[in-house]
Amino acid sequence: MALVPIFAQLDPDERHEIAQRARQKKYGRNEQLYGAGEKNPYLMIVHRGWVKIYRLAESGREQLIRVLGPGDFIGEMSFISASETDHFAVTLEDSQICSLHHEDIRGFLLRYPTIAYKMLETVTGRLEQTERLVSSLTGEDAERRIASFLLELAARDGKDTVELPVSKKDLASYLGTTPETVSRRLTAFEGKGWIRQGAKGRIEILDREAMAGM
Amino acid sequence: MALVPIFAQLDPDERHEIAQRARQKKYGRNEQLYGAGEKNPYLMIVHRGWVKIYRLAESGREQLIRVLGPGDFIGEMSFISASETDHFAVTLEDSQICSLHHEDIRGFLLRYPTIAYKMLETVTGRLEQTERLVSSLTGEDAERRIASFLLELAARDGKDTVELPVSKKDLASYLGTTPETVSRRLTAFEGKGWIRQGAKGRIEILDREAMAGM
DNA sequence: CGACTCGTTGAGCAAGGTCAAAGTACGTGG
DNA sequence: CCACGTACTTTGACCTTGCTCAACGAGTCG
Repeated sequence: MALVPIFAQLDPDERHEIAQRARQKKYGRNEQLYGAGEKNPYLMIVHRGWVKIYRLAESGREQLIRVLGPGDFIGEMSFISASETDHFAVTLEDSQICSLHHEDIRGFLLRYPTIAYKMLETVTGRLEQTERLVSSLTGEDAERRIASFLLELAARDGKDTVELPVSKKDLASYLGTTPETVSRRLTAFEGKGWIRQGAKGRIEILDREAMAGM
Repeated sequence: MALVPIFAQLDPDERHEIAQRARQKKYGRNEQLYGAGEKNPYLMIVHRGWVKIYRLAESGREQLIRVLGPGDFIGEMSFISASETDHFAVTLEDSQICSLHHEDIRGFLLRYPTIAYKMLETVTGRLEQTERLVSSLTGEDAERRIASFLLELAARDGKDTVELPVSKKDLASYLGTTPETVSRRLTAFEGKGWIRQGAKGRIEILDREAMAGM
């Protein structure tokens, strides 16, 4: 509980109060938390595991929106608009999720401003990231988007070997392209000696400079 | 002041306190509020007029991010990250802008939870809209994006004649396409009898059904 | 062990980006 | 108030990116 960023600055008593209204639940791999068309009147916080959020286009195409890790939350949309969601939340691994009903959260937000402040920080950061994605979708070609994604992932983890958080199929949808193109570009990068592909979505970046400056 | 949504629920005394720390300024048309590389430690609220927010790609391409009208605000990014902005804010018309320094805003946010709550609502809504834009950029072709944009604009204003808030050049960058394509598609729509184009970016929608169902 | 999903590679094609040029609206300064 | 210059818009022609369809191989779950 103390590890959840939005509650980090509360004192133990206050955290206890919130914990009492929270509902913990364990999920298996590939289990759906909620789907489009349902109402999800809960703020859901990931304690353990990974959850992917995606939308389904009419064409049936899966559009990956975001991947949640420990400490991340989802469901802040609906306690604003209170309408049905238009996306899906599915676990990627065995996960543990903590849910708070909107009624409760609203009260906590008004009572403990640090929570609202932290949530505002998080949502703002998410907005910034999404706006950067928009920029790259409109301004860069597929090759550069893929390269940028790898570099960003490597920079965030501070490592040269990155592990794709999702399948290449999902990654392709996130980057606004197709699995075929992702596969082709990565093979091309490998041919130029920029990266080396391992098993299980593991990619070692050999030449940052070249990739960044292409 | 009472018209600014994020301060709407405060009582007059509280609003007065905030107004005392605010700085009003008038801007002419096409005047820059701030640019990329600068720090903008202010929450800027539009009182009157219109402001466009855009990013400049290395190619020199202008990427329109958002248009602010009365009651909208910008600058919530930097009081989180406190780093330099990577975008530009320029007035489209004569405008009146109210600025609050981040130091002050932070205090107000923690003191008056309704402000934080309202801002969270706004930013969440903005995030939702941006995520929908991402979906349309990755899932729909240029023609449908343009049609959807017109329909959405018409739906929001509840009118059949919409007025483009920005130039077609800027609109093209927002929709992830080029001015040429926007021009061509609109001409095609006109040819099919779906719309009629007037002067000054005025467009009359003649056949919603056909456009929505294409 | 079999069925299914995911990943890779190939070939063809179309959407739309690019370049070019002409026309139009608009703001500015004389 | 008019004339000029600048930026935006439109139209045309061409060409590239990357999407689509298809087939095959590989890994994975039940």
